[in-house]
Amino acid sequence: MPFEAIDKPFDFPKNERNILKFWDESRIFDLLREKTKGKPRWSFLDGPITANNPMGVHHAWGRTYKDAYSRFFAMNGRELRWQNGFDCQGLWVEVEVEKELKLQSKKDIENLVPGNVTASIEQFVQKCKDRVNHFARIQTDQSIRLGQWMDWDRTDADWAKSPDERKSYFTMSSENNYTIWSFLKKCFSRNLIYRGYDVMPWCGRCGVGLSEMELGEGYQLIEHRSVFVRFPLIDRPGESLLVWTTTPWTLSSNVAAAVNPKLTYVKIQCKEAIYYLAKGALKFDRMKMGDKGDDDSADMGDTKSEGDSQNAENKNKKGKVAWLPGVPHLKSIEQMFKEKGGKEGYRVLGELSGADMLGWRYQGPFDDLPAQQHPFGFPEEVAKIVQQANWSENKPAQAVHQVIAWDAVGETEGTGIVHIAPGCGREDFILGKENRLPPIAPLDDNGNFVAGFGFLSGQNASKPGTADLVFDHLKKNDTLFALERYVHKYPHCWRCKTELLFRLVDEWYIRMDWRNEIVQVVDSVQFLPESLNGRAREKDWLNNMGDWMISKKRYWGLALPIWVDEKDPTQFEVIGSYEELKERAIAGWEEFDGNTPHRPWIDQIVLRNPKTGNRMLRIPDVGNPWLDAGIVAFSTMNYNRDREEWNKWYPAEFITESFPGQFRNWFYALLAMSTMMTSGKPPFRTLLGFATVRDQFGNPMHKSAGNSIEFIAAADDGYELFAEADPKISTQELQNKQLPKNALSYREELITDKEGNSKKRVYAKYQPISTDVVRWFYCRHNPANNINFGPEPTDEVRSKFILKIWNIYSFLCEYARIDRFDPAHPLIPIHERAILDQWILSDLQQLIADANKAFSRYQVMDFCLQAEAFIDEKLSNWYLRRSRRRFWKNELGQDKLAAFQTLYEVMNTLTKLIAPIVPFLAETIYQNLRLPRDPLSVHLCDYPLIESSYINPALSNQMNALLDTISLVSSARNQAKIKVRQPLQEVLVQPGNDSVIQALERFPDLLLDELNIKKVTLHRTDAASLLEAKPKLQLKYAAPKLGPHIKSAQQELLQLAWEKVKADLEKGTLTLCGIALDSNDIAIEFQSPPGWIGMAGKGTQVLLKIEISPELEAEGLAREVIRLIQDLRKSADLQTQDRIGLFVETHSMKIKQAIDIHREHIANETLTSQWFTDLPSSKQFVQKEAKIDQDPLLIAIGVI
RNA sequence: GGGUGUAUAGCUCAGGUGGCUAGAGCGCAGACCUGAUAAGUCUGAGGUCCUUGGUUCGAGUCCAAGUACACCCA
Repeated sequence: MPFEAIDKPFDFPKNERNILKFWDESRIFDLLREKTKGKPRWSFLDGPITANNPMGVHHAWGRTYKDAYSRFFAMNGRELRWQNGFDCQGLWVEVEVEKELKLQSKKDIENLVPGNVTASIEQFVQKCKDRVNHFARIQTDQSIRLGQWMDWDRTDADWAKSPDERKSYFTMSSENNYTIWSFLKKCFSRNLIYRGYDVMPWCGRCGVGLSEMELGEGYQLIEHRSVFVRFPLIDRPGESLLVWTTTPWTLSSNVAAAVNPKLTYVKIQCKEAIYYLAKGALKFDRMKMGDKGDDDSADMGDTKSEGDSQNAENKNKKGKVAWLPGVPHLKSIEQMFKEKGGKEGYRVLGELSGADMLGWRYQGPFDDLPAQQHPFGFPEEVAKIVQQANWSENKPAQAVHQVIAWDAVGETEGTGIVHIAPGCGREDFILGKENRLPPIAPLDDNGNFVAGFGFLSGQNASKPGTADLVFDHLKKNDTLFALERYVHKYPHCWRCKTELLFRLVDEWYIRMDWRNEIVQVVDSVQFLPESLNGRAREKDWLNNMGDWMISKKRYWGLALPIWVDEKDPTQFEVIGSYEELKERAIAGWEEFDGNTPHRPWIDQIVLRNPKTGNRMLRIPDVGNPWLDAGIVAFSTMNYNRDREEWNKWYPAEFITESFPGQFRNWFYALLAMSTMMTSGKPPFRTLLGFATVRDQFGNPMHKSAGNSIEFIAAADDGYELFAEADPKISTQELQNKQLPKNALSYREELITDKEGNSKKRVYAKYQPISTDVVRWFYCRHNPANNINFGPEPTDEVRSKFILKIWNIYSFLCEYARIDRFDPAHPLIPIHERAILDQWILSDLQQLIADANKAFSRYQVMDFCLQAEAFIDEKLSNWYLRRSRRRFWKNELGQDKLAAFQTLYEVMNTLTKLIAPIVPFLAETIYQNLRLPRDPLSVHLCDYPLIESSYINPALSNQMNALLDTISLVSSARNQAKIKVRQPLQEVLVQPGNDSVIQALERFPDLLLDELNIKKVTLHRTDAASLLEAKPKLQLKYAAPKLGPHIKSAQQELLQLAWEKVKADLEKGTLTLCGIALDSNDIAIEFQSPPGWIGMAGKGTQVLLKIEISPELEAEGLAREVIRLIQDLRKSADLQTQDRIGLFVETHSMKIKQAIDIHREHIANETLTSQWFTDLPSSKQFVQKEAKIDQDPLLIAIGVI
C-alpha cells in the first residue's frame, strides 16, 4: 500500500542500507540486465581503480559519474557490460607490502626466504597478490555501498576464483598480461623496442629509476654541503682549476672538467697557489638569481620584507635565491680568496678565454681508486657496454682527465668550471659520449658504492657521513678549497620521500616516433568538459613526450616478455603470447606452466636464439603499470577470444576519470596502445575529465593534515577531522579558524610532532553524510573545477536538495494517507485541473527535456541545477505553498483529487529523473508511491520522456510574469513595513507586457492570496504612468546610433518632459541631437510619487495602497491569533488532524472584537471544535502567554 | 627555462560578439512568512573586477607589459 508513514527524523544512511538489501533480495540488478538484454549497446570502459587501500571520498566522484551515466542509459533501454576494473600491479603495491613486512630494501625482499632469492620473490609476489585481492574486495563492498551498479564479485566463491574468472577485471589477470605481450610484440615487429642506457634519477630505497614525469612531483628545498675543490693541472705546476659541486660523492667518479669556451676566465694568485675560474664568478653575489641582469632598483623600500625571513617557505622573490632559515648566506668567491689570503689578499694575474684552456690535463681527486684505473670505465658491466658501443677510447678515466667545452656552463653558479662525472649526471653522460670519455658508475641499486671505490665502497651516497669521508680525503691530498652549507631544490622520490641520486642504468623503451598516428586518433574523439581543452592537452603531451620507458627493476608487475642473448646483449626478442612462449621455451617450462605470467616463475624460462644458437634469458624487469591499464580496451572485451564480440563493444562510448596526470597516463596509454593494436581506431568516443577533491577550505586532502575523509565514514560511520597548532592557541580559536563548524563534538589531545615540538590537536566529530548527498554533491558540480568537500558544503546540498524533495514527498504521503488518495483513480483531464496544476505539469516537461539532454551530452550538472531550481522555486516554493489549502479541505472533491493527482505525477516523474544520480532516495520515494502494476523498482522504469500535450508555454510565461509582479508587491510591502499577515485593500498594477495582463486576468487569486490583498486593479497601459518616469538612454542599442553624440544626447533627454518623450516613442521615433531613436533605445526608470508605495521592474509598475481600515485591522489581528494557536499546536506535538478545545483571554478590546468577528474562521483554521470561556484545568491542556503588538494574550488548547 | 590557463564580494563561482549603475549561492545583519520544510521570502552591508599603460564616446570584457597562482613540458 502506498503512502506509508515516514519516520521523523529519518535515518538516511540506515535507509540506504535497507535499499541495498531490497535490491539484493529482489534481484533488481539482474532484472535490469534481463530487461536490457539484446538492446542497443552503450559501451562503458572503466578506468581501473588502484586496489591498494580502502576508498576515500575522492574515489566517489568518478564512481558516481560512472554509475549515474550507466543507470541513465540502462533506463533508456541500452545494454551495458557493467564491468568494473582493478589496477593491481606496480610499485605502489610493493611499497605497501614492504611496509607491512617491515622490509627496508630490495635486498630484504630477496632474502625473505633466507638464501633463496626465487622463493623469496615468490613469497613477495604472493603477498602483493593477496594485498590486491584484499583491497579489491573492500573496494567492491564500498562501491556497492555507494550504490554503484556493476557486475560485482560478491560471494566467497566469487573471490576464490582466479582473477581471470571473476566478473570485475583485474590488470594482474593472465589475459591482461598476455594481451600486453601481443601489444609489445607488435611494437617489436615494427622495430620500436630498444634498450637504452642513460643516467636516471634513482631512488635508492625503492631501487628503481624514476621517469621524468615522476621526477617533477618530488622537488623539495633542502640543505646540502657543497664543496670547492682544486684540480691540480699536470702541465702547470702549482696551478689548479677551481671546481664547485653540491654532490661531493660524485667527485669519486670525476672524469673531466668543463668550461664555456666563450667565457672569460681569470688566473688568480692567492698565497703560493694559482687558481683558474670564470671572471664573472669571482665577485658574483651568490644569493642572487643568476639568470638575468636584473639590477633595476625597483625594490626600494623592500628591505623590511627581506629582513622578515622567519617565513620557512622563503618565497622565491624577484632575483633572490630561495633559502632556508638558519642557514648562513653564501659568501662570494672573492670573499673566500680574501679570507684565505689573509693580509696579502689575492691578485689577479691575468685573463684568458675558456677556449684557451681546452685540453689542459689535470689530476683528479680520486685517481688512486681502482674505478679510476679501469679501461672503458667502471664497473666491468659498464665498461663492456662502452666498449661494445664504442663510446670511448681504450683508456681509464684517470688517464683522460682534461678540460672540455660545454656551452651551457655559466659564470653565476659555482666557479664557471664544472666537474663532469658521466656516470652520475644526465648532461655529464651525454657530454662524456661526445668527448669519448669513459663513464664511471659508482652506485648499486641501493645507492651504495660498489667495490672498487676504496674506503667509499659500501657507503651510501646520500648519507651525510659519506660526504665527510670525501672531505677528509680531499683535505688529506690538499685539494679542498672551501666547504659551505648550501640550499637548493632537490628531487625526492615522490613515493617514499628519499633523496634521489643519479645513476647510470639500462632501461627498456618504446620508440614513439609514430606519435602522429596517435594524434590522428585524438582528433577523432571528444574531450569534455570543453573548457579544459583536453584534446589540446593530449596533443601537447604527445608532441613533446620522449620515448616510453616501460621497465622497472622490481618484482611485482607485468613480466616484460623480452629475452636477451646470454652472450650478445645486443640481440633480444619479444614474445607475443603464451603459445609462442611454450613453443620457444627450451627450459623452465615445467616450473612456469600453471603459474601466472609473473616473476619468479617466468624467469625460469630459457629460449634459444635462432641466429646464434645461444641461450636467451628473460630480463628481470617488470613493466610500467600504465601498460596494464592501457590495454583494457582489448583484454576486457574479449579481443583474443571472440573478435566479433569485441567489435560490438569497441570503441567504448564513454570513459571518465580524474584528469590531472591522466593525459600522460591512462588516457595516453589507452590511446597509444589502441592505435598500435587497431591501426588507428579510437578506443573511446567521449572522455569526461574531472578535477580534484579538496577539503572544504580548498586545501589538498592528506591523512596527516587531518582533513581527509574515508568513503565509508562519509557513508555510514561518521568521521573525525582534526587541526593542530601550538598549545598556546586556544581550542576555541582552532575550532573557529581551522575546523569546519557544526561538529557533533570536539576533543583535544597534546601530541609531539616529528621535530619534537609539542602541539595541540583538536578533533571534531561529524555525523555521516549519506551517499545520496555525496552523489548529488558531485553531480551538481562543474567537473572542470576542483571541488571542496566537507561537512558544511555537503550540509548545504542536503538542505538545498535532499531535504527539500524529502519534505514535499513527506507532505504528499501525510495528506494522501489522511485522505486515502488512490493513485489508481481515473485521471482528471489536465484542462479540468487548476491553473497551478497545469502550470507545474507543463514546466515539468521542460525539466524532462533538460534531463534527457544533459545526460546524453554527459553534462549532468546542468540537469542537477535545473532540478534544484524546479524543486525549490517552482514545486516547493510556489506550487505547493499555494496549493496547501487544496489539500486541507475536508472532503475529497474534484479539485483536491486533481491536486493529489498532479503532485503525485510530479513526484513520481521527478523520482525517475533523479534516480540515476540518487538511486537510494529515488527508490525510497518510488517504493512508497508505486502501484502494484508498476515496475518493481524505480531502476526498472523507463526514463521519462516529455508528454507534449502537457506543454503550455504561454502559461509558463504568465506564471513567470505573475511571480515577478508578486515580487514587486512584496518588496513594496516590505518598504511600507506592513507584514503580510495584515490584509490590505488594493494594489494597482500597470502591466509591462501581455503576460502580466493575461496572468492577472486568468488567475488574480494567486497574487491576492500570496500577498494578502483584497483586490488587484489593472491600470491601463496607455494611461498616465503610475510612477514618475525618468527616461534614460539604453546605451547598448542607442550608442551605435549616436556615436560621439552620446553625452549631448543624454543632456538633451534630461531636459525633455516625460509626456513628450512618451508621445514621441509611441509615434515611433524620438529625435535627439538630430538622430532618430526608437523605444528600444530608451530605458525608463521609475520613482514612486509621494504618499504611495510603488515599485517597478521589467516594465511593470505596482502601486500599493497602504491605508488600513478597522475591518482590515480586525482581520489581521484574527490572523495573528490563528498563527499563535498554530504555533502552540505545533509545540505541543499535536497531530495535524487533532481537534481541539480552545480558551483565549485578552484585555484588548480590539483583539476581543477581532476574535468575535472571525470566530468561525479561527475555529476552522485551528480545528477548534469547542470554545472554553474559562481556563480549562485539565492536564491535557497546554497554555501560552503571548503578545500581539503590546497586548498580552493567554491561549490554552487541548485535544478533545 | 618554455607552453597553456586563471586572477571578479569573507568563501565558491557566473559574467557569447565592448554598453555594467558588475551578479548568484553560501556566510553576515535586519524584517517577514510558516501545521510539508532540518526550509522559505524581502531588504541591507560587503567589490581599486590583480597592477600599469593602450585602443574607444565608453573596458570586468579587446590589446601590450608586469605580478601572483595552477597545470603541463624541459
